[in-house]
Amino acid sequence: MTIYDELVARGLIAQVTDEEEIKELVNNGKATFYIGFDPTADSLHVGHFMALCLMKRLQMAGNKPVVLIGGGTGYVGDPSGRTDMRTMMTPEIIQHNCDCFKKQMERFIEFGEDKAIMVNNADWLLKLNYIDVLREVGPHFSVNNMLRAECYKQRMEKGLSFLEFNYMIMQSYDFYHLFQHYGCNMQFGGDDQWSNMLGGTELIRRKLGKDAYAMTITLLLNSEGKKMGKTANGAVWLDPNKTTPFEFFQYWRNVGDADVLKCIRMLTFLPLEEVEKMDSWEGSQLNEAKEILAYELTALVHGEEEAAKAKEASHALFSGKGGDDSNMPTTELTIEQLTNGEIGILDLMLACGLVGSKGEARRLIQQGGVSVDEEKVAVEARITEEQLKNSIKIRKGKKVYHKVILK
RNA sequence: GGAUGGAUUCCCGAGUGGUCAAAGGGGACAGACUGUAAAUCUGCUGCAUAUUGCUUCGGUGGUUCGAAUCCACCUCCAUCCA
Repeated sequence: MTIYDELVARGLIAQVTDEEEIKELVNNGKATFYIGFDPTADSLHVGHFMALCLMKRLQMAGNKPVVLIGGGTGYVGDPSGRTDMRTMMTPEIIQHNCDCFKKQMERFIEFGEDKAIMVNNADWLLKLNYIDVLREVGPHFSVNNMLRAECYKQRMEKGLSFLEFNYMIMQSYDFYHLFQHYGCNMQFGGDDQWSNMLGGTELIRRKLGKDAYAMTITLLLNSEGKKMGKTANGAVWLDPNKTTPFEFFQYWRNVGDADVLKCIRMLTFLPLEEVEKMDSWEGSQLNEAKEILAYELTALVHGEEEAAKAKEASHALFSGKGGDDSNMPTTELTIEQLTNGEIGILDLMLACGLVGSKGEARRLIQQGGVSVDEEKVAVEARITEEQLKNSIKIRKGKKVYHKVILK
């Protein structure tokens, strides 16, 4: 099976500019392709991860990846698909985020001579001269066309600033630059990037009379059409300090039935034949598929060891009683936090960060959502010094466990 | 620059002097049911020293016994005109 066919089979490809050409390039390892990552946060998330995996797949097929860090475009902010303007980031934050991205990426992609390279568009974008750029690329963009672009649709209603409007031009300029300086003939990106990417191929064609190609990756949506990789508290991060391996594992462990196979296909490196077998799984067997998904992904992101730990912790909590609690999030209390050798359950939960306020804790308890060592507690419950010395396990709802111990 | 409309809690959105911590919906969270899924039903959703008190309706001042609501100025946004 060719790499292109595999990508199709995995459902990773959303749109392509010229399928035949792209097949030819990619299958024969003749593509030098780039994917841009704007430093909008200090950690990569699942969406980035998909892109990085795609890079890896293509790299394994002999193509050369270029990682573009958007140190320059970060100054502008991509309006694609957004309903509101991004907050402007300071140069310090942009730099910091770039550094964080770099570190994380090095875990997934091999960089070096004849391997992948990493570039930062700050290196060329920041020193551009406004008038020069206008004259150089300005004539090749039709405002009429840009305004029709799908990615601005929402913003045409809510308002779009000139700053953001320029994002497409910046990104197009990147492609043009990389094409000239790195022989980069292809660009990949999220499906929301389609218009921006076309801007680049168009610019290259008009300026240089050459062909460049673009391909978008299917956005990972769940069966309800919402973007996956998001929780109530924001994205599912790849940084273990922002989303612990256990949380990461649990996120995938808990995906809906309808989404498991899609996720396995798109995100893991499991051979397609194996995935096909799982396709017929139903009911509780599908539950196993979720664990496979969770394990595979955690292993890819955090390593086998962390994945095994997360899996164990998950088993301990959900299948048996008690069990191994060594990987559970833990809060260490000091004796000063107790009054007369004990502490109220409300204060305790607040101290552990399990709730945002005592009111919330009270509500939760009244609804029967909190237990200590598997015993439901009452609002007035107090935990004694003795209990804390041996460590106690607080359970909030069905899935949130927390260990507390006295230092 | 001019005219008009607007900014309300996590989001959408009602509220135009007291009965407002603020309708309704969504989301989130919890309970029941389950498979750590989905669907469904129920509860719940500012903070606290909790039959009460405090903070919150873009910002700052003002009027008033009392302001999300009235007035002034400011900031931001949309639409139309330039």
